[in-house]
Amino acid sequence: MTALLWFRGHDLRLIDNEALHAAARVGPVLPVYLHAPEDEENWPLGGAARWWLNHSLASLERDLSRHGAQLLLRRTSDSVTELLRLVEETGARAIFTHRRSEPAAAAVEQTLAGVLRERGIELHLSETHTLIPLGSLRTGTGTPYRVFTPFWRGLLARGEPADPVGVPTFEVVSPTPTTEPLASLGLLDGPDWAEGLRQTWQPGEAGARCRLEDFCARAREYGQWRDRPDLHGTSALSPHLRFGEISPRQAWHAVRAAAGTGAEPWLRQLAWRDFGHHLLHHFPHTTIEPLRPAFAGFPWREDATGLRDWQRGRTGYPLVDAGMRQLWHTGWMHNRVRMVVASFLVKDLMIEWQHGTRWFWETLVDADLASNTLGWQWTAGCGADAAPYFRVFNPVSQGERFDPEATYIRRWVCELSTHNPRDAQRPWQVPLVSAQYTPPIVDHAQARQRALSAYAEVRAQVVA
DNA sequence: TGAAATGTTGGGGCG
DNA sequence: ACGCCCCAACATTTC
Repeated sequence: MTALLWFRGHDLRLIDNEALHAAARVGPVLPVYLHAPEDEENWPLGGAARWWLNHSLASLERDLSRHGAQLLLRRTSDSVTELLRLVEETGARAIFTHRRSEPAAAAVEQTLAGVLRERGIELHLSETHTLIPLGSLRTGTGTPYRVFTPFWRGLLARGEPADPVGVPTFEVVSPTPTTEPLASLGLLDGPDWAEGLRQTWQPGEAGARCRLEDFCARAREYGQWRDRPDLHGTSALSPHLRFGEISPRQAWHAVRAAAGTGAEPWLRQLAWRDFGHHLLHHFPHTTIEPLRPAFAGFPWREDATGLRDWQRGRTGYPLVDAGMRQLWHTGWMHNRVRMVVASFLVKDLMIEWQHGTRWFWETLVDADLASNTLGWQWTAGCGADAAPYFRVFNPVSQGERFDPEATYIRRWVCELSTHNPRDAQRPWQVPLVSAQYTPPIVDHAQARQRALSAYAEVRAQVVA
């Protein structure tokens, strides 16, 4: 009895793949990936993610072929209809996949479960994309956690996650129904802009394993170096986790084994990822709207020029521009710098956080609806466990604290590459530089005051 | 997972 | 020697 193994782009691995295990127990396995941007509603994959997905699928094809299996690829506007068609073509009696937290994807699961039930076909949803199942962790009063630390404590109280599983032996369906070549999905259509991504990343399960091993050797020092964008201190696993080339519990156990109790700071970060999915599950509207209703009336500025300067890394603040250029070039940005650039957009420029969300969605290889939503609402102060609105990052002092030699700044802002660290941190103090490097587009001290008084307005509205 | 403004303290320069 | 002032260093408060 054929078992349809439905890959959904957050589960592109063979190791620790519970859906594959469940399918293999039932019968010959038919692995399928459907490219269905219309099913994602407001959030079809951005450009960087499409690049990653294309190469991750290519890697998955290769890995499957080693097991004698072919990945069936199709472009469709409607996953449910396409899956029903496949069920009829193959006589499959069950579909195996992994649950997703995104509202549109969860809706597809609901619809699919309904139409399959009518036909007596099973839908198996495995749940290893997060450490704990969605919706399974609640406060003492039964409400969803809105603050991270209690959530983290609750997660820890459940003990270590289950051990990962290996690749099962499985039979393969033959002959394979009609498939399309990977290129026909159109993920890489348009000009090739991805040279920087190719130089930085190796999408796929093997690349994920390399990153994990590399990180395990330095996991003990993570707590010490995690905030330093000039060093190789973080794991850089985010895109691999995003596409499910490694499961969070695989990463958890590997890092725990490598660093023991020294793993705690990184595991805590891994739990932030779970927190994001948990919040998206309970508050699906937050991808668009602030979690805290009071912020609906916040006096955001319309500023197309400022937005464009920010996107292109031309704000005149070296750390902000370095981050935005690293993002554009590599599809990734160090987390500390993400906070700084986000604070700059939302507070210094007072541009609506949703514009930042959209840009990150388009440009990040690790673009994830849950983490992206959580991060931007946190920065804007309108979300869960929000940074107090008055917490405004100073891009200069952040640069001096976390990039003390201006190595990171000089690497990404070529106009400053030949300057000494002091001048690279404060280029406006060096007369010669102004011709080469843009002057600050806002005065931070003034912008900070402007943001603080806007906050006072929102608070006044809440009271009124 | 801030930073600026404000308050406090103590050492040293200086009349 | 003494008291006054300045200000760096640190702590606390405020946004």
